[in-house]
This record gives sequence, structure tokens and C-alpha cells, in this order.
Amino acid sequence: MSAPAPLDRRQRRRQESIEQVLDVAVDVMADQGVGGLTVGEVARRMGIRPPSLYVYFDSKNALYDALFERGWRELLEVMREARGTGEVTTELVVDLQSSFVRWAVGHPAYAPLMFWRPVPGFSPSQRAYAPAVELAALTLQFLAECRDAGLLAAEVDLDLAFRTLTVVGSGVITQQLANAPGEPFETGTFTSTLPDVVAMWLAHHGGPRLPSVRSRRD
Amino acid sequence: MSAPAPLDRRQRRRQESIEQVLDVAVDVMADQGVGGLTVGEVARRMGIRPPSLYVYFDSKNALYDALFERGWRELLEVMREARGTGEVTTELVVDLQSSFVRWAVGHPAYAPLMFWRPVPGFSPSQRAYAPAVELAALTLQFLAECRDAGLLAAEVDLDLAFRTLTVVGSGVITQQLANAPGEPFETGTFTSTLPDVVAMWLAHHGGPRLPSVRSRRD
DNA sequence: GTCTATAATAGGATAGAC
DNA sequence: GTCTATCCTATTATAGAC
Repeated sequence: MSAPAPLDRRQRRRQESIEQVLDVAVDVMADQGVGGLTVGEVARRMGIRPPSLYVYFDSKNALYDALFERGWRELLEVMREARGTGEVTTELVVDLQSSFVRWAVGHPAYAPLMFWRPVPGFSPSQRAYAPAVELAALTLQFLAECRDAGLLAAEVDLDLAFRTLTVVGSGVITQQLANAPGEPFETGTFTSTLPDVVAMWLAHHGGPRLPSVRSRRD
Repeated sequence: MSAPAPLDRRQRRRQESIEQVLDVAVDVMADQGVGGLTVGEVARRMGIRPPSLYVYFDSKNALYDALFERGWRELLEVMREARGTGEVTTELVVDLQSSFVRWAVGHPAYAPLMFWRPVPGFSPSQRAYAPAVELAALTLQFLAECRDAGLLAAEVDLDLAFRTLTVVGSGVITQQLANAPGEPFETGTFTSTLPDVVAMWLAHHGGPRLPSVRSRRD
């Protein structure tokens, strides 16, 4: 529409401002809970007036939407790195699920917004959902690789395996955040069950005679 | 202190009024979400003014507290009935976990308050927690019976088994309520994985050579 | 882009009459 | 126990000056 160079600079500055707002909003959620986020508090911490925030976000729910998207995008990136490019192994499955849960319990400001539905009027837009959908697709693809590598049974129901995997993951996250929120990942009352729940998942969907974690007894 | 008879009647009437308020509050939460509960809306639906509610509840959080306690008390009762007095069997384990999850997804107004932490300033009182603690004790006792009956391994870590059981239960509930809230229990995307997750739990904590659900293959 | 000012509303909670 | 009246605070959001 007009000269591109200055527009780009403006847009970059604008994007930086938006990121600043999101940073502060995360701080507020960490202190007051996801439902305790208010435009006024964000503005107060930034040293500006509430109306100024409406330059960047049309509404409070648009702010939640951006936070939802940002959280999933960060988690997606973490999971990409954790996946790496190596061969699939049992240890990698445990590592990936651990990375997932570790990020979630380590980000109690994001996690409730991403995994629960704590905000009455808010539901994420398709755009905000995109990284979550992408992570789901990556995970499903990973599960297929697990099957091809013999880690999962040849006749495994990949969709079912995916759902049960998300069930145990969100179960650990939910129990830890709801019942023992202060505890670190390494020593959490519920995060410490991760080796067991992943082992039981692997044993259930795995090949018929693969040795399970507790198969060697007395 | 004074004449017992009229006081009892007054207290009974008061208790009835309190239950009425709770009924309406549950309706509001069902419509607006747990975080969408407001004193004004409850009063409006009851045809009274907000100040009148403060006769029964000192604060909004006291209302949440009563709702939290009521939810766990109802669930505790459901679980008692589901347990019955019969012998422990694999089928009973599945039935009990199904009852638990069925109640939760069937009461989306209560469940987020009970299993998540959606309300910023609120944390349940010891009194409100009591039925949840009692259900936990009952469950732990049930798991011991399962061990004694040979359903679980003799050397099973009961506390670990309890935590993994709650993990898979809250996982199913959370995934179902957060991602597919409208679906009924019987055909839910995530509730339908219950037979699998209970089977994997049983296989993991069960005796070494007990036949698992999918051990008979081709 | 940020401000002042203000709307318009709603929130929880209390005092005191009836 | 319920009401009216009110408080105080906070909310999201908009209009218009700078």
C-alpha cells in the first residue's frame, strides 16, 4: 500500500511491544492465576494506562488467545528439540513425555490455559490452536515411527495410542498442578510416576513379547 | 442454649435454603463455567437481592467452598454404592473407575472446581476437603483388598498404584472435559479409552503372570 | 501510540430499615 | 430473613486531545 521499509520497522516495533505485553501478562497469570489476569493489572505493571493496551489487543480474550497460541508454540518448539533426529527408542519415548510434562509443570501460568478451560467466555481461535494441532500431528507421526521400529505393536491402533498417551500426560500434569503445585518436576508427587505411566503405556501398546520395565521379577 | 424444638426447625429451614442456593449456584456454573459464578446471578435466578445471600454465605469463596464439599460428598456416595460389598474382581476395578469418570464428565459444573484450580483466590477448607480425603482412604483400602485377592502383585507399592490410578482417572476426565465437553460418557473420545487405561494400569501393578486384556493375541 | 477522561457496567460486600 | 440503598472497587472498552 505504501513505502515498505518504514512499515516493516513499524511492524517490528509493534510486534516487540506485543511481546512485551504478553511477557507481563504471563507474570500476572503466574501471580494471580489464569483467571486473575486483568487488563488494568497488566497496564499498571507496564506503567501505562489500560486504554493503551487496546492498541495491541482488541479485547481481553484476544490477549488470552495470543497467550494460548504462544504457550503451544513454545511447547511445540521444546518438543521438536527433544525429538531430535535420532532413532526412536524406548528411552526417547520416556524423554519426550518427560519433556512435555516438565514444560507444563514448569509453566504453571500457561498450562491451565492450555490444558484446562478456566476462562468462562474464552475459547481459542483456529489460529491459536494451530501449533497444538501441529504438535498432535508430529506426535502421531512419531507414534507411527515407533510402530515401524517395533516399539509399538504392528497392529497398534495409532489413534487410540495417541489418545491414551495424551490421557496419561494430561493426568500427570493435572494432578501435579492441582494437588501439589509447588513441587519441582524432578521430585513431584505425581511427576515422579511418569516412568511408571509411560512404562504401562508402552507395555499396553507395545509388541506382544517386548520386555516391560517390571517383567524381570524376584 | 435455648428451647431445642423451634431451633431445630429453624436450622432445618435454613439448611433447606442453603441447599436451594447451592442448587442454583450449580446451575449458574453449568451455564457460565465455574469462574462465571457470581453472587448477583444466583440472586437474580432465585428472585431475591444479592445481600440476602450473605445470610447464608459469608463470602463468595464460602459458596465455592460449600460447592466443593458438596461435589466430593456426592461423588463419595456414588463411589460407595458402586463399590458395594461384593468380592473384588477385575471387572469391579473397571466399574469403579468408570463410575468415577462417568460422574465427573456428567457433572461438568462440579468437576473443574473439584479436579482443577480454576478460581484465583479460592482454596478449599479442611472441612470441604474431608470427603475427598475420605474417598482417597477408601480407595487405598480397596487397593489393599485387590492386592490381598491377588489382583495386584503381592509386593505392589499401594501408594504408587493409587497415584497412577488417580493420574489416569483425572487424565481421562481432563481430556474429555477440556477437548470434547459435549460428548456423553459412553461415546466420548477420551472416556472410551477407559477400558484400555484401566487394563494398562492393572497389567502394570498386577501379578506377574495374570492374563491381561490383550494378552491373547492372534 | 499514549494519554486523559469517561462511559457503562458489574463485581463483592455492608448498614440499617422493615 | 429480606429488603433498599449504598460503597467501593474493578472491569472492559471507547472518544478525543496531544
